Amino acid sequence: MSHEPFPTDGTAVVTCGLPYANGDLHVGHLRGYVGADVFDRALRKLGQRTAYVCGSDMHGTPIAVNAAEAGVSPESFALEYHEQYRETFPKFDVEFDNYGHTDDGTNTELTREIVRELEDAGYVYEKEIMVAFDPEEGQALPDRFVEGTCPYCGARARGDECDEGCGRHLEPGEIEDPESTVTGNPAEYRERTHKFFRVSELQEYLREFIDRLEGTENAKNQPREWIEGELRDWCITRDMDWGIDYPGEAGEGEDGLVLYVWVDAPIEYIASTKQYSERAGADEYDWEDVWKDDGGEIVHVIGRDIIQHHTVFWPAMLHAAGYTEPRAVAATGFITINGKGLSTSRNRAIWAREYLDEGFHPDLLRYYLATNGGLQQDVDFSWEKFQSRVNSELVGTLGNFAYRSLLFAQRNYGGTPDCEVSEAVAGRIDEAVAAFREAVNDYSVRGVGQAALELARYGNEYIQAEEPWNLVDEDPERAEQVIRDCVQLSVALAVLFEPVAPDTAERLWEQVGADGDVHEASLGAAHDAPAAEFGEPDELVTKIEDERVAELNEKLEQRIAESASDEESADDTDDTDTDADDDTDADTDDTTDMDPEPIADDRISFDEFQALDLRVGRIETAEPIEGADKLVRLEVDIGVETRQVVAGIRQLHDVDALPGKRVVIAANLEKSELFGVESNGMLLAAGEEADLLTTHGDAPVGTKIR
RNA sequence: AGCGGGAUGGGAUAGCCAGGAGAUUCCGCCGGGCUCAUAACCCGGAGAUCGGUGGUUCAAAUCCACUUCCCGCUACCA
Repeated sequence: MSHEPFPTDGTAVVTCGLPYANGDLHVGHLRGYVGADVFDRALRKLGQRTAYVCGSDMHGTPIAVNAAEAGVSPESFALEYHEQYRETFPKFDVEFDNYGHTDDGTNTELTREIVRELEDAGYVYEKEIMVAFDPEEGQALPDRFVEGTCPYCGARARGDECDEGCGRHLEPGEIEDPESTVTGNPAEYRERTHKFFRVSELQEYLREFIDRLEGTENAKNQPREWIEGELRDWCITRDMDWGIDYPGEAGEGEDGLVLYVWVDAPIEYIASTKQYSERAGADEYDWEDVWKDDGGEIVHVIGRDIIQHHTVFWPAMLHAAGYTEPRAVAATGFITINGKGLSTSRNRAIWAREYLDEGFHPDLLRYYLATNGGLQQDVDFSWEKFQSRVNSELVGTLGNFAYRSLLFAQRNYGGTPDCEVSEAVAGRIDEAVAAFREAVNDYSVRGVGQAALELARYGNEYIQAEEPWNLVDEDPERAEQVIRDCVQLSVALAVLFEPVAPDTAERLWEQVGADGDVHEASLGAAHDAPAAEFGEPDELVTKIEDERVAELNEKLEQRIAESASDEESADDTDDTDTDADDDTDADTDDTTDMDPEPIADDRISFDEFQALDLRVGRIETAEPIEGADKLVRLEVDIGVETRQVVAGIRQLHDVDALPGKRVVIAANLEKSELFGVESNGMLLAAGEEADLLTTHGDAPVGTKIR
């Protein structure tokens, strides 16, 4: 790997975060895949030898759980999405040189090999940890296979996270009353031997690595907390069937351990490169040049929610196993929809399939996603903004310039006028080329698109200032010159715009009758001579009418409303890496017709009930806890004393209206700490809406409830 | 709570690391002109105390401290 400006003599690979095979693709995903696709195409334009690879992420607990619920095997469940992704990406001209998946032979083999290399190098050790078990089935229950009661806030929670209550991460063994999500059986905790990767020993290496890493600011800085603080070793195995068996000397996976999905997922970057290399031939592209012997330029484009995995665990693995470290990690921001967080479970999303079904050209969305904001910035999508940028920039500026220039050229000269391009225009094209090159080296996908659009803007100014339509009579020679320049600008535009809008660029390239393939053309082709003769041009981009936008908005709003009303909250479609799931707006949540939870079968004794000390209280003060979405810090008067209690009700109640309310407090619950705030007791509330419990008479504050 | 990223006219964005003229550019808005074209371009205009407070300095969008809001991460969700 070098840190020379692109293009380098080395071989590059561009990757994007693997889509997790358990849900449909939406604009949030597309942003990353398009961004990386643009970057890779732009690298090719610079003359960099590169490949763009990716694959579906097939393993992990969520897929196993969702597959079990759907009554199919995890493999066929994940494969179905894998096929869908494989078909969808080309429709957006996201063209991978190879698209594999983490469960295929190449990745399975390579993953085991790398884990063995880690073992051989002494980076793996065994340790006993607590793991949930279903004693009836004799099955281990990792992560989301367990549900129970959050020990911190008492809410119903998944084994790994209190997802509906306080949002806190739970360590195995922490959750109370654990039960299996598969069978509903009560779960118990047992000691199990797991494998750990000694990330802590690579601290020195990672410190140096992070200082030379290129990419976005957040990717370079976020991992410093870990790398410059205390690095913990990483558990790389899970007790489950679905995944890559841990490599063992005798009979792999005999003890039922599979590798943690975050081990085999990034290795797919290598495996996919290898598959490409094997198909293309090592002369064309050799994966070992990239991944071995400190060889190539590795650029990872990811969502900013998975920075640590790509800047800590992943380079640690690569280094320990003797592979090349990444040159850059570029972390994209999220997509919001009409200013609000994209939410798949609430159907507040623009789906990939939906966009295509509406009949829009992929380049329009590509342009919007690639250039609406910096890569690192969050980008808002709305149909109005989409329309505005398409109409003014793609139609008005770029499309209009090409169309008026080529139409004029064709009508007056039957093609390209027979003269040389002026120095001024050739110089301006060079400027655009330089801006393009600089953008690539800044990992600025936006800049790549801007370079082209600014050149088109210049073209409009130029043709307008020169007025060739007047010159045709007044000064025919000058008119030829101007139109010759405009045709050349169109050629340059096709080249420069290809990464962002490959199909539009191809059509423009064909319209000027240029030779060869614009996708293969390098930046130098911006100066290539167009055909002496070409036909009448077509409009490159079509305007989006206002009625269309109104219609699309209506559809979107209706859909969100529908999904809010028939939300059963049970089947939260799980979100993958690029979602900014929004749980902050409690507006449309009029949940009705909910199936009540079944009454618990287990009876408790009167004594057990007596152990509960419930008290009437009155909220004295209430304030949101900073940094927590859901938590509110309350001071509650319970007669004998005033207690500080933390409750997960921020989105469900007007915090300012809480003081003065009479409530019921579980007073003898053990203390816990949430977001650094001690909670001494628990506020009782009913259901998803956290309907607060109170007394209907005027029992004094402090009264014990029996 | 800790850490990271962000906040710049109505929208988007540059400038910040290496402090200096009236704060960049694009879109939108208002008025006027022009017309080969999918109405682009030209001229003029309104609109930002650069999230806030305090400090350093001759000089702060830029450096320092504190603070507000949005987003992400916090290691066994991917």
